[in-house]
Amino acid sequence: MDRNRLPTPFETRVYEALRKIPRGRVTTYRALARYLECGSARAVGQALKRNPFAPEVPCHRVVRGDRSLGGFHGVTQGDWIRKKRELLLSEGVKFSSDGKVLGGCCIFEIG
DNA sequence: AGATTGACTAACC
DNA sequence: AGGTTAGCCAATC
Repeated sequence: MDRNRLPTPFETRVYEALRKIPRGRVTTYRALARYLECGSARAVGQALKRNPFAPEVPCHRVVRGDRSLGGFHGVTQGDWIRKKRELLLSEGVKFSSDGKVLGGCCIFEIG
């Protein structure tokens, strides 16, 4: 990924919010959008999809409203998603048999 | 500068 | 219950 491209102001805000998510907790694109007063979960997704700093910035702790994983490195299934699940598992996040995130949402919102 | 594009969602069929 | 539509908004083409 382009770690050299300068983050936009919006991206910077997204990353700052992400930094507040504790280990083992997750949040949703929607919750982040609300927190940033952005009003669009998609815009947040856009910022994350180009996140040059994964997983230094814990963008893997962001899942969809329906608790499915969403995406990682711009893809919605495949190796990266597998990696995302592993990262979350290693932080103690539990999954249901149909691949949805179980517990811990974070301060931003539960849904 | 205008159109297109998404790591999204809620609302409808 | 599962597919489609319509809004959303920043970044990119």
